[in-house]
Amino acid sequence: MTHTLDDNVRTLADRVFARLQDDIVRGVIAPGTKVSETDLASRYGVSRGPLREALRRLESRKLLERVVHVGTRVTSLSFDDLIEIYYVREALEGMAARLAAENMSDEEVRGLTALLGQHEQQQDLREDTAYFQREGDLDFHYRIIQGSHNATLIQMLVGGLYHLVRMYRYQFSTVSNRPQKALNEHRRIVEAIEARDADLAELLMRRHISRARENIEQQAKRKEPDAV
Amino acid sequence: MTHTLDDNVRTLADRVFARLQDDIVRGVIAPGTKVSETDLASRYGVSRGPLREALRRLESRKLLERVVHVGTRVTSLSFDDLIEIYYVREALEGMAARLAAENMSDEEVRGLTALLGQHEQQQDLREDTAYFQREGDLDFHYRIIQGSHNATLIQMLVGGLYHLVRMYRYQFSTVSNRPQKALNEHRRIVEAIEARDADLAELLMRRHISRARENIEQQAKRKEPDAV
DNA sequence: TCAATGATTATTGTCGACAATGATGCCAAG
DNA sequence: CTTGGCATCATTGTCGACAATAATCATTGA
Repeated sequence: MTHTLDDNVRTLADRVFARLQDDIVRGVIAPGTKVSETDLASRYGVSRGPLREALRRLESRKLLERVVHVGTRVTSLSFDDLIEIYYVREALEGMAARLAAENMSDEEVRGLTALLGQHEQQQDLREDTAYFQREGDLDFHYRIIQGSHNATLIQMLVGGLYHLVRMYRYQFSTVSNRPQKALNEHRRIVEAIEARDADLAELLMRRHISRARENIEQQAKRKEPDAV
Repeated sequence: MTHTLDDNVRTLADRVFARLQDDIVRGVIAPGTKVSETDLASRYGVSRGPLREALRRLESRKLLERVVHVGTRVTSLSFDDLIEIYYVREALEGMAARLAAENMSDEEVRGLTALLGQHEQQQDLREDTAYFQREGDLDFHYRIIQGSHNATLIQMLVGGLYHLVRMYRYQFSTVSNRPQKALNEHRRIVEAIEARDADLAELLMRRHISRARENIEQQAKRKEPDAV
């Protein structure tokens, strides 16, 4: 799976945008780091002009925070931020599952079923494949989001929120501690989509994401039992 | 109600961004128009540098479309685009209503009730107050979105989608042809929020927006009865 | 007359330099 | 020793000029 930071992006600003986004999401540049324009410019071998345009685009994606005349720093997601994102994911991906059940082609449904089969097999082989499971989970969700055939929805999730989710996962090396349960939920979602049951697909997807959120909240409580 | 394109925004790029956004949303620059960087720069009395940054920000808000080395043009929303947006609104504002029912302060709820009262009075006085009704409807939805207390959700709706919705309304001088029904639906939503009934608030808001979408679809069919 | 090809031109992409602003550290006064 | 003000400095904001790309138009050949 090659990353999409190749040359299909034509302009310098586009390239440095893609590279910077990747470096931020993967944690190469740590969250909270204050980034200097001149430093980044020389680092990526580009002038400050294109670099600033890349910074603005990353800023509107909430990967960077800027204060005028002071500087730009990499976003550091708090737990509250992540919880907020999961509420939005619940709403948007619930709708995505509904639309996927209605709009996915039979071909796409077959592909989704096949992907799930792969995951279940992988799951049998190795119970704790952290990396695969992490990306595999995202693959599953990506597939359904694409299946909604709603470009606005796809843009908001894939182009917007998911970068933040991935950044958070890299930041804390987070991996689901309920892999088998999640996989079962995936299967039921796929079954609902196969049956073209839009209501059920949405319900199950919302429950799936809602449980993931509750799981995060639980972990947070466990780690900081007597926080204010 | 003074518009927020004043000097609380410090930098030139911010100012030209605000002014340009307003001009695009209000239709001062017609949708589909190809905009030249040099023209805009001289028009707003600014160099191309800050202007380009403003363009990039508007591009990521889907108000402009850019093709490298060719140019930038104002987004022209199709019916399909608008329908897509309404599905997303249904998901997000449904969640907003749910969270508002849970998180709004009593003070905020009172404010919402008062706003609804104003609208109903206005409605009694003049049945066809197009302008007020248009903005009044947005005020109502803004209030609930804010009441969710979810910054990510607020950003996506107010900072993102709503500009497109407003642009579309200006473009086609669209006004609801079911004002009384919409107002009744508003009242029921408020009642659900007052009762802190999150499930019902979400259900009613989704139904409200879903009906608005169906209304648009009906109008589209009526206008183009034998379109492909 | 039409089409293809080449030069022209307008527009966007990129760069380096200058201006403005906020932060840092020093010095002096209490 | 502490604190307030001032000067210096680094960083961001802005600008004008140059390079690169693609659309346009004219010219030439069939």
